Amino acid sequence: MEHSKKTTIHDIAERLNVTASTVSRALNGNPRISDNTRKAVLKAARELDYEPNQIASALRSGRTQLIGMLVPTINRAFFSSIIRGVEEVANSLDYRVIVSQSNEIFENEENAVKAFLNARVDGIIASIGKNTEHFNHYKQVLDRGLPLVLFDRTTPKLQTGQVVIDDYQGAYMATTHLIEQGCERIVHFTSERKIDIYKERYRGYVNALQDHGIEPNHSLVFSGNLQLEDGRKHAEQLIQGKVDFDAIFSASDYAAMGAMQVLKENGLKVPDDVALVGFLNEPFTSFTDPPLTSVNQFPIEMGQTAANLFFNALNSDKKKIIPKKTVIQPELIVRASSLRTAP
Amino acid sequence: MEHSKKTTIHDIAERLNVTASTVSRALNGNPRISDNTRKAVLKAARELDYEPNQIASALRSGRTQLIGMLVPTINRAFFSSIIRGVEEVANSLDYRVIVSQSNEIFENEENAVKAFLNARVDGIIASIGKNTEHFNHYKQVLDRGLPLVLFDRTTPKLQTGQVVIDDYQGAYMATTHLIEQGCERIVHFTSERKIDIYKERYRGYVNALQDHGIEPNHSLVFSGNLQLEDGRKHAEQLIQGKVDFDAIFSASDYAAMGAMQVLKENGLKVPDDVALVGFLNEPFTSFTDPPLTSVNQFPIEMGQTAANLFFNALNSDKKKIIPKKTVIQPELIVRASSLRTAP
DNA sequence: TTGTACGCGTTATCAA
DNA sequence: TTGATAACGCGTACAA
Repeated sequence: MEHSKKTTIHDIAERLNVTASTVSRALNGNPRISDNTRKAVLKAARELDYEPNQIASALRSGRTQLIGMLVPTINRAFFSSIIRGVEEVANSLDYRVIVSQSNEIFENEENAVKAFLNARVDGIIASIGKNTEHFNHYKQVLDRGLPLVLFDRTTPKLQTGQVVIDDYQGAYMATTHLIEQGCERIVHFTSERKIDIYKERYRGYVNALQDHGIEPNHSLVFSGNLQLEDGRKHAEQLIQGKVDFDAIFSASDYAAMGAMQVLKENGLKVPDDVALVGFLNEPFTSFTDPPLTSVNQFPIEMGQTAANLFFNALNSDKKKIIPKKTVIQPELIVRASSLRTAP
Repeated sequence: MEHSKKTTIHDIAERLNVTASTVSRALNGNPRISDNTRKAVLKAARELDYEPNQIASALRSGRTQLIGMLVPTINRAFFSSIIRGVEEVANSLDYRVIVSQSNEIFENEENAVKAFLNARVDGIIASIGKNTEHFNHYKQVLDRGLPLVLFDRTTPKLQTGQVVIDDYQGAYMATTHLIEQGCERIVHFTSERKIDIYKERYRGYVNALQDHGIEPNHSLVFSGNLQLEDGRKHAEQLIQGKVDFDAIFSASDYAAMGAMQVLKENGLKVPDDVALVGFLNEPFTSFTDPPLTSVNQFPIEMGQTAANLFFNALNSDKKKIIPKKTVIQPELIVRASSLRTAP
């Protein structure tokens, strides 16, 4: 069977003895049209199985109904959840999402943005790569008057919409929680990279200590890549160095997990000997033994927020976009790894 | 600053005193053009900062360089990894991926496919929803001569490219492994749903038992939703019913995890009292205590394979697409939950 | 090797 | 309220 030629607005126009412009107006809800013709057009469209050609529409109108979305890694729970949030909002507004990943490589990031522009997306939602220091590709987006929303990994160098969580607050809550559990010598795992989010978590840790009358101790702060192996290494150093500590607040669940393994291997009880708190609320945190207390970043909500900022920008007068920064409040999810039995 | 009008092939043509068609040919690697003009065009294009308008190109050529990708849930490790695999291959061939999720709702699935068609994607890669029983929306895709590749959740009712893993083989390996560890009364957790993949895993379990001279015992098979809670329930039944068993092979890591929790709560040792094997190789499996043996489905490779099938179909003579089914061999990843110390 | 001419399907502008 | 016409930017017969 030959697949029949797709029907266009001209086919509908011909059948109704009107012109294509009339059909177009009827289909787009243009008010300057009579009720009768509108109904006739819609009926004919249904009967002829008409499907609008968005490409033609995009060429003419300049709007593709596409959002370019760039993440470092698609298959990480945090990012895929953000994509999910964006997709939900976008779909409900009849927009589609194109995803690309940078794998933290600057060149990929540049190329992805360029590809998005070639595809004539209506705007971009992105998290910038760890190694990104130049922002010309993003500036091009803004120069073209397209909405750009950054999430999680942002930069003050771009005047545009941003969505982040309050890392300071998350760390402050985590540290305070440990103090309230009776911990006094609290270790912190942080990152070597001078990224804002880790600096903020460190600041939250320090301030929580000070606010509770505990003097921060530099020898309790460990810097690394925050992966599982780093957590293991730090914990081994703590044990071998016979450091006196009763809790660990790690800026990443992975490093916390590594520490938990080493602690248990050395016969230390979590949480009674060492209480443990991570950050990210990765899905695995509820499956560890004991389950790991962590800081929830609400990634789906973060994606929804980013999408909302995006559409606000899209619908506002282009010359009056006020770069808006939305800060999401994190939540401490207390699990057994930090809950001490009352003394 | 006004953002300057985007340059088109006409701008390049004007500058070089040639026509737009010449420029188009030069840009597209058409051989019917002199070396000199080609170089001149490329040079001018660079100088004028020319960026091709893919929308115009798509309207004219009928190819959008877009793939529609439909998954049940974006933020699950298995699916996001598949998206990653598809994205990698697609990007390398200058294609982009539009993602949508069905959330296992049939209507969403239909709408997503329709939206993809309206966006004039060059084809679709999809995993069908659990509750999908009609396939007209997919048939439309095929009727239009567009490539369609199904992965993981497929159906014999559609004559098109498919990528699945060998569920039978995965289950067979898992069960055999448990037998080799000395287990003889092996419980199986399966799904109530009559989906092929669970039937295959059940078949692999049964055949492995029989091939090793163990008679399958119906009272050791538990059917549910394979979520964590189901695993807990099954394990509680096993213990309360004083069932004699020494291993569990679960068709899902989540149910295996639930069972592990209950076993430990009841003082049973994993793996020495009960050896445990899951299925999916979810990221959390390496973080449980003990780490959970599981069956790896190679999701990234699955995505790459799906993308390769897609591009093969795209580039082949449309009338001669041979519906090809690719079966990926899974891998048993042995971790401590099933490794018994030698007796 | 290059130019001419047209069309892809839609929307915007202007006129009626 | 509707029609006629052009244009969005590109690719491709066909002719030269």
